[in-house]
Amino acid sequence: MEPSSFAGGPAQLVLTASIARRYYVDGRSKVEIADEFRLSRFKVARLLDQARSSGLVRIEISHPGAIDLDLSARLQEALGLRRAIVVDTPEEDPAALRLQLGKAAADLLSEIVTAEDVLGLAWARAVTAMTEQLTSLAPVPVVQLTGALTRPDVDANSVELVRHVARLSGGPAYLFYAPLVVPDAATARALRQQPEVADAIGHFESVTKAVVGLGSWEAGQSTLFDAMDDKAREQLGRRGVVADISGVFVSADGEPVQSRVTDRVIAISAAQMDAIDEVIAIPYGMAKVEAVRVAVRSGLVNGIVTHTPLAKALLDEVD
Amino acid sequence: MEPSSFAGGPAQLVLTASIARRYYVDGRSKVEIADEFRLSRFKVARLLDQARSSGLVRIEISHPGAIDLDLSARLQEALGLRRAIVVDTPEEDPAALRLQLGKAAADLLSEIVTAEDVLGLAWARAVTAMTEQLTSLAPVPVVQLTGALTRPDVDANSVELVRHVARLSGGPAYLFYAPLVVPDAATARALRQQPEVADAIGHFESVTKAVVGLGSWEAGQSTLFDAMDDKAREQLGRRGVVADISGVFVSADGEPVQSRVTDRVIAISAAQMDAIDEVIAIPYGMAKVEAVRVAVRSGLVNGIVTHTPLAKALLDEVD
DNA sequence: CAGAGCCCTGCTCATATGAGCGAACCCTGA
DNA sequence: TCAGGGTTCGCTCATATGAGCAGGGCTCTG
Repeated sequence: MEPSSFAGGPAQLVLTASIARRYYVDGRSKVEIADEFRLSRFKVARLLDQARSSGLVRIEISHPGAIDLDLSARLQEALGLRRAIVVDTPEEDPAALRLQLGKAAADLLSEIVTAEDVLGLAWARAVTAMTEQLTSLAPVPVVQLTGALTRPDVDANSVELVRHVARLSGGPAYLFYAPLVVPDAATARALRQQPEVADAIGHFESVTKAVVGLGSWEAGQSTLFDAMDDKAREQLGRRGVVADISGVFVSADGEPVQSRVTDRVIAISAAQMDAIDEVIAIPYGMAKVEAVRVAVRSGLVNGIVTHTPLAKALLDEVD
Repeated sequence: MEPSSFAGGPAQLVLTASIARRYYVDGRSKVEIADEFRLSRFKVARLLDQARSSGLVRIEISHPGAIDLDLSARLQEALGLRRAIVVDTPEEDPAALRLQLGKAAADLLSEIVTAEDVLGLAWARAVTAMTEQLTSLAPVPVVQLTGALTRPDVDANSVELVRHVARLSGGPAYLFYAPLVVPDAATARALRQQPEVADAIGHFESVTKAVVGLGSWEAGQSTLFDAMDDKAREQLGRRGVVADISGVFVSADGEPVQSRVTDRVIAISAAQMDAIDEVIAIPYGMAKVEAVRVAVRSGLVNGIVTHTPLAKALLDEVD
C-alpha cells in the first residue's frame, strides 16, 4: 500500500479523519466510536487501518529536550545495545560536545546506578566530562579501572575522577596512582603488586557497571594510541587492532587482541570487562564509526552515549 | 499533566520511546512488547499512557492534498454538521478561491449523491463554480431551487447551471426561467403559477440533497442584498436578518424571517429547505463568519465547504 | 442473462486490554 | 523506631479487539 494514497472522496476522507482523531487523540474505544458514528466496530477498525496505512495518521516520537529518542531507540535496537542515548546537538567543537554528552551520560548513570551496583570508571576525557556533570549517585563503591594517562593539556587525572565520584556517591573508592602504560612488562607486573593497585584490581570482578573510553586505533582518535611508542603502535596495528576500550585492544572481528603490549598496560583485562553487566562508552566524531561497531561486536561495550551524526552513521543513514 | 514534561532519566525515556515505537509504528500488541522487554503488560500500558500524556508521542492527522482533514473534522464536530470540508489554500483572490472550493464541493457531491437522491441547486456564484468542476454524478433528477439572479458580470445563470448538471448526471432536469426577486408579490404569485415553475416547486419536497448560496446580509456579501431595492433591504434589516440562504432570510437567533419581501422571492421556502436531508453551502471570506453561524444554527444548512481562514474563525481560533 | 470472481460487510471466538483493587514499598516526620 | 500518606506494582474480571470466515451484492465476461 502506497503511503499517502487514499481511495474515496472528501467525505470519506473527513470521516476517517474524524474517527482517527477520536481514537488517537481523544483515546476513545472503537466500540464507542462505532456507536457515535453509527458504524460497526469492524468498519471503524478498517477505517483506522486504512488511515494508518495510507499515511493519513502520522505518529512521531519526539521530545523537547536534547535527546533524540527515536534515534536512540533505533540505535539501541539495531546494535543490540542495553542502552543508547543519542544527543541531538549541532555542536561541532569537541570540548562543547563532550560537555553535552557528559551531561547526558551523567543523567544516565544517576538513573541506572542503584545501591547494589559497583561502579567502575576508566580514564578518558569523555568519562571526565561525565563526572564533571554528575550531581547525584547512589552510594556505591567506585573502582578505578585503568591507570592514569596524564596529558599536559588535561588537568584532571584518573585518580581525581574516581575520588570525585566516590565523594559524590558516598561510597568507598578503590583508586591507585599508576600510569596506564609503562615501558615494559616487568614494571607493569611490579606496579600490579602495589597494595592499592592490587586492591583495585581485586575489585574488578565485582564491578557491575562501568564507564569506559573508546578510541579508534589511529592518530588523534585514541589517547592511548597517541601516548604509545611507534613500535607498540605498529605491533598492535599488525595484529589488526581497530579500537581500544580503555586499554583493551579489539580487532575488526570484535575479538580482544592479546599481545606483548597488553602486558605493559595497567588496566582491566578483556575477560574482566566482559564480566561486567553494563559497560558504557561515550564516543563522538565520525572517525569512530568503525571503533564503535567493533566495540559493540566484541560484546564488551553494551551502552553508548553519543551524538546524532555518529548515531546516523552507525545506522548507515546518510544525513 | 503538562504536555512535554516527563519524569525519569534518559534510560527510562529511551525505553519509553522504544516501546512507543514498537506499539505505534510497528503495531505490536502490548503483550508482545511486554514479553520482549521483560515487563508486565500493565507496565507497558502505563508507559504508553505516560508517553502520550507527556507529549512524547505526537499523533498528527494530515494529508498531502488541499483538504485540511483535521480542521474539517473539528469544524464538523464543533458545529454539529453532517459535512465539513476545509480547503487549505493560501488563495486570496475570490475567483480563484471559488475555483478551489468548487472543486472540493464537486468532489463531495460526486461522492455523496447516490441514485436514490434528488438534487436541488440554487443560484449562487459558488454553486456555479462547483458545477463547472463537476465531472461525474449519479443519474439523479436535478431541481432548480431559485430563480435566476443574472448580473452583468456573470454569464452563467441558474438555468444553465441546472441543465449542465442534469446533462452530466443523465437524470431529468426541473428548471424554469424566472428571476429570483420580482417587484411585487402579485407578480411572484403569477410566476409561480407558470407550468415549469410550478413543476419545479412541486419537486421541492422530494429533494434530498441541495447546494445553496449563503450571503451575509450586507453590501457585497450577498448577491440578493445587492440586487434588492433599498426599501426591502431596510425592511429585512429591521427584522434582524443576518443571512440569506438562497432567498431564505435568517435572523441572528437562527430563525427564518417571514416578511412582505419573502413573498416577492421565487425560491424554495424555509420549511421546504428544512425538509431537505442535506443542504450544503460554500461560504468563503471572513465577512461571512456570522452568516455561517446563523445558517448552521437555523438547522437549514448542515454541510459546509470552505477555506482555512473562515474555518478557523468559526472555531474561534486566532490564526 | 448466468456464472465467476471480487469486494465489502458483519459475524464468531479466542485473545488483548482497561478499570479498579489490594499488597508492597518507599519517604518523611514524629 | 514506627505510623501514615503516597506511589508503584501486578492481579482479577469484564470488556474491547483482531483474525479469519461466510454471506451478499457488485462488475465483468461469455
